[in-house]
Amino acid sequence: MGRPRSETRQRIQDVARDLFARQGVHRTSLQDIADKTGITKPALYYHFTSREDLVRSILVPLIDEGEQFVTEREGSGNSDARELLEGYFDFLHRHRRDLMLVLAELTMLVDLGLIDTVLSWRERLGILVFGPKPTLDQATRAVIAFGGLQDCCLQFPDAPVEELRAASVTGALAALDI
Amino acid sequence: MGRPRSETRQRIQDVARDLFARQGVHRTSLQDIADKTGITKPALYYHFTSREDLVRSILVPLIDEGEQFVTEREGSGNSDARELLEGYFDFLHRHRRDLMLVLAELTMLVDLGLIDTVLSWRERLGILVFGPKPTLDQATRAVIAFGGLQDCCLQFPDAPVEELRAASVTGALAALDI
DNA sequence: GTCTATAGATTGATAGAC
DNA sequence: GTCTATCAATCTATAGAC
Repeated sequence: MGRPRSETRQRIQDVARDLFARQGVHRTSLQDIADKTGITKPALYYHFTSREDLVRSILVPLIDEGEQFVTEREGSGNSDARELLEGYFDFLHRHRRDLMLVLAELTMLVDLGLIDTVLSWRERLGILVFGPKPTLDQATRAVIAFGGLQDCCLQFPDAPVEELRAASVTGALAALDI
Repeated sequence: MGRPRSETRQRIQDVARDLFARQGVHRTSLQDIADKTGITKPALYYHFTSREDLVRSILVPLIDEGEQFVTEREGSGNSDARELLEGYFDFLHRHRRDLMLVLAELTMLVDLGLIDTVLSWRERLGILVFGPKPTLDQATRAVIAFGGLQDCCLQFPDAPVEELRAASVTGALAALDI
């Protein structure tokens, strides 16, 4: 149809991002992406050499920007904590749609209700700590604390449990700030 | 072969858990599980009615125990924060293998190197804050803080960004405790 | 409880014309 | 750049014998 190359490519990416976020990457067939873009599968293969190539093209901005952020801060002598946290937050929030795409990838576990269940645990535990109507400030602290415990169990699976427990709980308690 | 029903069932679950954790749930075919268990696919279908049934049977202990933990605390008047955090940590750490299974489910993103990349960002950002050889105590605080920012972007995607930013950064800063 | 055999449906990917 | 047509592989699940 005479569209410039990049426009169809862009449209494919937009459709794919939407479908990936809604049903997970591996549940989304290239056929489905092609249909909703209004082209055929071989046309899609003209723009992307494989399924993984398409996924990568969508996530590369996030990866590149994150890498750049960290590398820049490593290069400058400055490592003010607040400035680091603010900058990292801005980066994450700018790419929050793609971060949610990561969550959506857990399709099988979504079907089991596991994701919603764990998210609701954090919310309910936050209510236990801050009462039935937590402010956004309190809700974020609860997410940081209880989510942080989970992250620590994932990031240090082989650390001595008593040591890890003490360190994680202390850190989470500081996040709650009560 | 005259084995009691529950033993084969258990062996299937063990094999499946291992394969799921190594290559993700959706990358693991029932054929593969059957082969490594030493039975055939139809035999597997005798014990589990579907793929999802098998996954659910593996994750149900985690879900049930978590639900029980939260519900019990909601029932008792006691909501001491430290006791809550310690109990929740114990629960998570007990099931850390299954939590890692959740991470492994992100197969496509693992292939892209996204998981390792993000985990390394947290580590490198922690080094920027605490220096090149952080203690476990400091490393956990960094994971809680930087991972917490990510969780907040995921859990409150539609909150007003400035408000969310201020709340998240403040909470993360408290977790760092510096 | 386990097997052989196979149905039935999808999917990623390619060949070749226009 | 896009299409038609199609291949080859893979997967879930079932039927029916033993």
